[in-house]
Amino acid sequence: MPTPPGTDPAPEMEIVHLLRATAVELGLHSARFAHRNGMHATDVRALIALMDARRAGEETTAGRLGAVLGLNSAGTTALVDRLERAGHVRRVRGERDRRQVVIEVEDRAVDLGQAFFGPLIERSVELLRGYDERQLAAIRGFLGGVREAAAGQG
Amino acid sequence: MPTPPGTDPAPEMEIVHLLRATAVELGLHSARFAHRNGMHATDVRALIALMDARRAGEETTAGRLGAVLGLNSAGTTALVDRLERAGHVRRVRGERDRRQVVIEVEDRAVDLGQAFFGPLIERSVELLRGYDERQLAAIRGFLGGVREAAAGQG
DNA sequence: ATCGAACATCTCGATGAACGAGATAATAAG
DNA sequence: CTTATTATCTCGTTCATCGAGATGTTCGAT
Repeated sequence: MPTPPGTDPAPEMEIVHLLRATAVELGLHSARFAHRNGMHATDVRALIALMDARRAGEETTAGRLGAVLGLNSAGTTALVDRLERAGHVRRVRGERDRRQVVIEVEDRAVDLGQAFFGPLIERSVELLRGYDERQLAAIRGFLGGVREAAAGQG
Repeated sequence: MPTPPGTDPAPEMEIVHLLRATAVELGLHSARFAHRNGMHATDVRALIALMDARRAGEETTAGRLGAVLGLNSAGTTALVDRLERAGHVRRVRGERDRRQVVIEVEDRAVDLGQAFFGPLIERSVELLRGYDERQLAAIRGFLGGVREAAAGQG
């Protein structure tokens, strides 16, 4: 995201770059977690998606996981193989539809994620506690707006 | 980044998840740009790094680029090969030190990035213009704090 | 001057994530 | 019961990245 050429840099650009830098840094943080546990970026994304779904009380099948991550069936199988081999998830045949393979996260993986991402989350919450409601609304509004713009375009 | 188990979800968690979602969405936005132009995530990161450096008035050598992206020399060579083959950059032997290969971005690549990321940047600036100085300070403080925390830990 | 160590980049072969095509198995529709 | 559809897996290939080492360049010490 470079500065538009022929434009005097608006003071708001500083924050735009800061957001980008923060996004990159969060990505690197995940990458460190992945590397440290012998995983790849996709594996971490998969675990996060699985935990999100679990928190929402939803089962995740192999196919659904692959769709969320943008993998085809072959890639999804390989991914689940890796995660299962590493002991982070287990395959369970679907009860209702026995063609399905439901992916369940092992507690061990949840703890691992907690240990690594917990401090960052706590620090974030701590930062947010320092702002009043008007300021929190601005943060929410800006992040939500950018997310929407990024999702909508292209 | 799941909610800590055994903890009543703090209201701040909503914003933490929003930030994560935004970071993911920005990553996907880059991925769409990459895919649409027959590139990979690393290629886009490389172009962004190159343009950032150029805006800062710095030359980028092959080795420096690889170091920024966390690639070894073989990977860096392959990366620059891809970018050069696609016409996004050109190799120029270093003047001062002829062992070096300075990577220069082609104008074509800059325009391409402008066209794709420009609208998102403009929308972000537009959003920011809607906030007062206290609110902007909160956004800056939160993003900067999270970035620092993500960079520092691990 | 010249030799050798340090450096920047490239080449080669190997590893592994992800893909396309197609096989297998379970369910649903006619 | 047969056929179509869906869910997952297998096989062979592609391509980014890696480790090791080759090649060319600079610089300090002699």
